[in-house]
Amino acid sequence: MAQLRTRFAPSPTGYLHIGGLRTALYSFLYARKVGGKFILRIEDTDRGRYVEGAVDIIYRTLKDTGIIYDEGPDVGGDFGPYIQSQRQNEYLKYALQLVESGHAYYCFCSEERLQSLPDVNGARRYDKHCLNLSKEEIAERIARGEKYVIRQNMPTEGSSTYHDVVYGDITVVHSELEDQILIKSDGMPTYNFANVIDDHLMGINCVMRGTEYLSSTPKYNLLYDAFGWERPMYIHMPPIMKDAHQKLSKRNGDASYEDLLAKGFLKDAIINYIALLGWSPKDDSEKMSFEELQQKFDVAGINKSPSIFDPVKLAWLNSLYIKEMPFEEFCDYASKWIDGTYLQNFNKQLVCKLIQSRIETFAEITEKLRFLVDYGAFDSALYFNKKQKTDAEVAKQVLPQVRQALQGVEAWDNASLYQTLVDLATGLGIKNGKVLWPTRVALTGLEATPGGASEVAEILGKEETLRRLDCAIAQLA
RNA sequence: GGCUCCUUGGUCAAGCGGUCAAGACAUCGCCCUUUCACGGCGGUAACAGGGGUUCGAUUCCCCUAGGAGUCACCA
Repeated sequence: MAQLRTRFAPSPTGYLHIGGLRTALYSFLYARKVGGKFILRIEDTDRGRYVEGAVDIIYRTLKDTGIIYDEGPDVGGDFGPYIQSQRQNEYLKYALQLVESGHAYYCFCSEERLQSLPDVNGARRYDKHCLNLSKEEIAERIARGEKYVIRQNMPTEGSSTYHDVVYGDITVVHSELEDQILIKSDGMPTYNFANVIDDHLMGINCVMRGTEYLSSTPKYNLLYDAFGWERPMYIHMPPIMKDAHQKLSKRNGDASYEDLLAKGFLKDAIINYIALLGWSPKDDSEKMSFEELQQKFDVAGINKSPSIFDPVKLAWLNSLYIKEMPFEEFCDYASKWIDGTYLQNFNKQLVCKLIQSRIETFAEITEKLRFLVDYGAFDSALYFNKKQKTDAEVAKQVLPQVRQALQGVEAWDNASLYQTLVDLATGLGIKNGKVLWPTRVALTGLEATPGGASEVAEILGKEETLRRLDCAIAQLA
């Protein structure tokens, strides 16, 4: 087979959703794997749905994620233009060629007539009413300025089969196929037509897309056949679901790639996770870098059934990526969630050190550290801890001593503070926990916090630490 | 409703005639531990149902049920 050429052909109608991103990812990975080319083409034949800026989001998202295309609107290539609306002159020519060969025909039917066709369970089938119009009548009606479309003339008998790499052989009987519109009355091609023409003209020999096209593919094949063109190889991919019944979609308010970033998920984790939705490598790896993905990806591992997007597992993967980030890089990235919030008044290094190993997404930073600014009366029952053998009574004894000991600490850092507290416990002849637990509770008013007593004290600072101890002691009196 | 496709634990997902049916997330328990988190160990949990084919079916075939997609001058 010639060099593989595959493409990602989104329509610019808004954010790039997760399903689309995965399609792009798989296409890119597959092209890389077999040394082929990956092409980006913008399908904007529907002027009504065009969204300003959507094309830029597509460019940006693909670049950001490293899904680089060899040819595309903004990078050029030998098969341009790569934006369908700029190729308008091509389509009609080909449609006319089909009319000439009898594979397509002019149709002047009004919307009213179409509406009057029998409705079978919500579906109307065009009745080939205009199939046999004479050349003269057609010419005359066009001259008269009547609106028309060009429809594909489907065979009424027989059936055809094609092979899909993931779903196997798919057979449909021709009588099930409707005479779909190729050229709309505004002169623009429908997606169904443009897609085939462009794929052929761009030398695309491998088509990867969602299963929503599985059942319309026979129509495209008939088009390829009518032109005498070679049919491409097909790889349809199962959908990514929000739950058992609904697809993940922007329309349902589900997270787009950009939303996930905003929620504190890392690019690498997102890509890694969606690669795993509908595909798995032979060796069962789960956490894979972009490079590993390129090495391991194989269309043979693509599943047939839909998979549900699980934000919990994404979060787990995300936490893995967060933990392995070099500290400096983590601080830098985390700044976006720290600057401008109450946390900006604290030592950023300490905040980051405290939180890096304890979050799954960046958005959790401000939630988990809220106690740094929220402190007030709390239930003294929190002093009770079975394992450390402490309770409010113990706290009452220990806290004043803690306060006194900490008051004397000069070097206010975790190591010194910890040592001071441990020494205190030793001096009192009690277990470390009996000092540490009450102290942490006194400083935070919480049952659980990121960091222990000394870390919390360090970040709080001496003044605030002593103040909180005073509050806690007073509260116990 | 017609057509096409799909169906392994709560979720992702191995398996491609013979397995005590992997692994991961989640969950539960234990250990580690200055609480939490991390980490370690262990547990609970699945072949939609019914017929065949076969010495033997999660794997092959049929039916039923459930689900998805599609049936646009949207892509």
